[in-house]
Amino acid sequence: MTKSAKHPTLSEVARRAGVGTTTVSRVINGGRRVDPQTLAHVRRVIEQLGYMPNQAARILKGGRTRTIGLLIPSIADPFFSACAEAAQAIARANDSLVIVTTTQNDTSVEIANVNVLTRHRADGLIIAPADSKSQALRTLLARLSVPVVALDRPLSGTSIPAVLADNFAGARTGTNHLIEHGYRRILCLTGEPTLYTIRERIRGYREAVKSARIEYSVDTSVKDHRSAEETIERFLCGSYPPDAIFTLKNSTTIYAFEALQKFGIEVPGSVAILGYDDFELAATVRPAITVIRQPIEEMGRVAAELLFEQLQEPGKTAWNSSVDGAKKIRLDTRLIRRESCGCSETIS
Amino acid sequence: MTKSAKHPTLSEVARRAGVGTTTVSRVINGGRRVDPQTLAHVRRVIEQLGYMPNQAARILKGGRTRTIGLLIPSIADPFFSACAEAAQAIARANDSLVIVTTTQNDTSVEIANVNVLTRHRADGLIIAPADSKSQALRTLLARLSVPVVALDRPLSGTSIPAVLADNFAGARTGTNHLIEHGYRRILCLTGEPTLYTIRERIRGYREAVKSARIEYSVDTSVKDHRSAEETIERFLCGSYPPDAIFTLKNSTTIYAFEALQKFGIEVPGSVAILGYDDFELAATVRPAITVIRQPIEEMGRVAAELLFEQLQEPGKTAWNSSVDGAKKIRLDTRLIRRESCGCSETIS
DNA sequence: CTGAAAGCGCTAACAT
DNA sequence: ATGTTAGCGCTTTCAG
Repeated sequence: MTKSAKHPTLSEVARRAGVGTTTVSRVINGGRRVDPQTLAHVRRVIEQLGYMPNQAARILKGGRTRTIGLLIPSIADPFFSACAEAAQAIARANDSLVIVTTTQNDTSVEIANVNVLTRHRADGLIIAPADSKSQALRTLLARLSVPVVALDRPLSGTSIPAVLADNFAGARTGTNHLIEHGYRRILCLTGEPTLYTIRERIRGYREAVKSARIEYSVDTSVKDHRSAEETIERFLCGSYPPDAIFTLKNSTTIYAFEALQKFGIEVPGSVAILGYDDFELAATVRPAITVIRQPIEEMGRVAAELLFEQLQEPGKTAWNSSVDGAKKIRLDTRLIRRESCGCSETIS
Repeated sequence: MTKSAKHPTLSEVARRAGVGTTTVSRVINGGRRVDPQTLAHVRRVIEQLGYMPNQAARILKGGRTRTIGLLIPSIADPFFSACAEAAQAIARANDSLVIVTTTQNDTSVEIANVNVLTRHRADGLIIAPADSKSQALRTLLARLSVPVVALDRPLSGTSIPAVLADNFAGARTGTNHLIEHGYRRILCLTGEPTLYTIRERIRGYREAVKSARIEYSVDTSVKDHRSAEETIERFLCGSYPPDAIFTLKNSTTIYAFEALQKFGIEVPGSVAILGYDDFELAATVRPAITVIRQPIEEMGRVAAELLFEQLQEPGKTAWNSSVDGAKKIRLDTRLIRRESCGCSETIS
């Protein structure tokens, strides 16, 4: 095993092959304008040496790095990992590598990651910002010389295009569905109320409830099983117990569902439940949970497409200097009727 | 907005600051051996110019790239995304970036990805090989000059260390649990029988069943809901219907559970079910599903730790030239008793 | 069709 | 404490 030395270089290949470096360079870049004889010979030497061009040296020459950065809260979150997978597929089609970094929804980690990716000279960035309004992040991004696309959450007050789900309309649709079923005391449950998406969903819920002129309450303190149980118990024992629960995010839906199950409350008989965001086993639990489904893969795909589009036509950075004049692509959500809202029994 | 030009370089900073390049280099590398005055000044210029060192140039100088590559089948698979998250945490602690690439369990994609990562001069690789025996992959990896760690699946016949779950013991434990409950006709269901992990689990199941001197059958054709339904129906209508089902992977567990639910078969009354690999809602569905849980995060963490260990002490590549003499870390699985095997009713 | 040579941005001797 | 300088491995004019 003599192979474990360092990496062979292009000039080593050239020397061994008895040709100039230019020729080798041409060979590894497609082999055009090279005599078939030489081509074959050089290729053989490359193979034999196990030569791999050093990406760093190429990058240094100033070209594209064929690398894009993806900044998401967590890679273990099904929503974002699905987005990431979709974005990766587009990147691969564009012959690019994706570097995924996770931010834990922490703006300072986010900024650190943007810096790392900038040092690596990523050609562009796709980011799901923890805080749509972070001044630090916005100014950092503004100074960047590469295109950026916001995913799932916009970057307000910037010219950065965003690919979003229509959280407002989705939540309104969900709430209205519950209202159409006849529920009048719809409790809205969630956690992480600082996130853009959650705020939009709350807005949608409020709008629907207001239009129907019914009472409402929102509780944004659900973080885990315990807080879900406590909150639900409190409301259920209150003077105006809910007849339905609208949960604004995946984990909350699950916590609430389990709490209801634990308390032995009939769903949807005593209390109905409808969740924002679909998840794998929503159709498998009993009762199956009705949800608002987001076009997750499409979001990742569209964001990546948008980025590569900008990479293609440089300078065409749609510069609407007006605040929030940036392009916003809002994708539609869909109501998936299952059993937890009463559909299989009443409406069908 | 004059900022959107190219990236400012170190020598530009030096010129603007009226100092030499060495000084700037020292500043961006910690600022030791630099006069506090100059330090502050240079820092100001850097800030003002929005200067970011070009990683490529540093790499070119030959040092570590502080980048490791992770090759997994899919980023959307909860098992691997959890591993990835854990590995990332370790990488961050070692001040390194992780580049995650997905292989779709396709050896040729895998090889392409190894090449990409080699061109990027990743300091090391963590790989969950699609095929533990792929000759092409093994020779490619053998020529590499960087440390490699196998994750979840070993690379047989190499000196590459592997971090695995004890699939054999886990499956045996699961099967034995079913046997202890009194089940005697335990059907083993799975898909992807070519994977190392699945083969090991089948081995574990066979061993348990053989020791108990009972009949058994394994069906490895479950790919989706439909095939699960067909297979289960076929066995159920057969002359020797199973009284329990042991599923060897997550998706199979879910497909089988849903099929049973759809057919209206009482679980565990008529047929018990036990799954290999835990999943988020296994405790939420009714009945809650008993599973063999793998130490997922630990696997990702240990694999990354092992890699950085090798990175620390170069050359110490535990070179047991004997075939399969490589270090193998086998982590224990755990039986999580829930209801689908009859535990809450019989054993508790 | 092929080669020589000039950098790309940075680091690390070696001076001063 | 700080500047000068020589490459790192590659691409790319510009000449043969």
